[in-house]
Amino acid sequence: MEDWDLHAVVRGCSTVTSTTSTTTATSSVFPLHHDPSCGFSSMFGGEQKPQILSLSTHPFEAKSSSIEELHELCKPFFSRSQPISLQTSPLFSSFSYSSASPKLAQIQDRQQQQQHRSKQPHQGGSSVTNQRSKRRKNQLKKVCQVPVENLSSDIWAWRKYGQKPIKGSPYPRGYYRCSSSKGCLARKQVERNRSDPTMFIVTYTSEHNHPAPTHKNSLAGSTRQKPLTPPQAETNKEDQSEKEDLTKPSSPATSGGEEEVQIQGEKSESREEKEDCFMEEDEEGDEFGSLDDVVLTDDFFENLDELNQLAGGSGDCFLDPFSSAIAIPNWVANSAAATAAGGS
DNA sequence: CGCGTTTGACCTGCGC
DNA sequence: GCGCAGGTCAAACGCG
Repeated sequence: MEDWDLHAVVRGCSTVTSTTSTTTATSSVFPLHHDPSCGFSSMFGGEQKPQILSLSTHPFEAKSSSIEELHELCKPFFSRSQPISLQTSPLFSSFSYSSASPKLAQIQDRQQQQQHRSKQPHQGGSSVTNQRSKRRKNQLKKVCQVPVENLSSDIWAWRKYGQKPIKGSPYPRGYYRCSSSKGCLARKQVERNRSDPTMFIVTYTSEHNHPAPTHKNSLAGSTRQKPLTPPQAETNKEDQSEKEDLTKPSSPATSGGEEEVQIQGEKSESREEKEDCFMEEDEEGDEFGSLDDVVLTDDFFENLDELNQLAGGSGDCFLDPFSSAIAIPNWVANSAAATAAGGS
């Protein structure tokens, strides 16, 4: 198994360049700074023009409030009914998600075709079969580029149910499902970005059907430190060394959330990710609201990178204020490490 | 005991 | 139709 460690994953998103090609062809990753979901419904709501995130250079000046701000920003993702008004940042205005290039358009076309082709009624129950039939193409996904510190922002409780080595990628992909509530179909996949090992690609699928926990669990048995026995992937020895620093185990979001009553039902429902997130595949608009298909290519990320530099000199300008405000909890590190480390 | 991770096997979508 | 690869299941096991 590979062993990547979250410690290594902490830098900004500005370095994001390539991507997720490993995910389904329709996957796309949007390095949005600070606002993850935010844009989803509004930015890609189809009819709307990309609205921009009002992310000032230091959107999270008040550290204590940064989380909440994110919270707010993410809200739209979970509660589609709530429109958000965002302001555009140079970063965003720089790209148009719909058909920036023939290439993209092409891909989009393809996606649409696939969607039409595979449109099918799978619904109703949450039976395993249905879930399965839902896989792949038709699955609504939201892909995010997340640096470690933001992985911690995921307040949901996730339980790992699998891990697979991904072809072409030195890093395995971890599969998590929401454990906060039985019956919750929310899932997420965590994979390290091949081109930018400092970033994790988190893919969310399905939506939580319950309010977010306000507190993370203190797991019962949770993560055990791996016995280091498996030959670590030759790919990340350095990571391994870093891994030793990660003491506490835990899951990506093991949380417990029930002690504290839901203070804000809807509100709490959104902090899931605070980093670059995007939805993809709109087939099941019902789940997340309708979005246009979005496809980004490596070119896009490269451009982003450039823009990033132009905009602020360094991509960190967006991230830093935030990252510095959040201490990376051990559980985050460990979870990621676990996922990453995994590796068959 | 409950809940988490690990991991191999199995299932299924998708491309050829 | 076949084979590959991704996604999920479930048994085994660890931890508090």
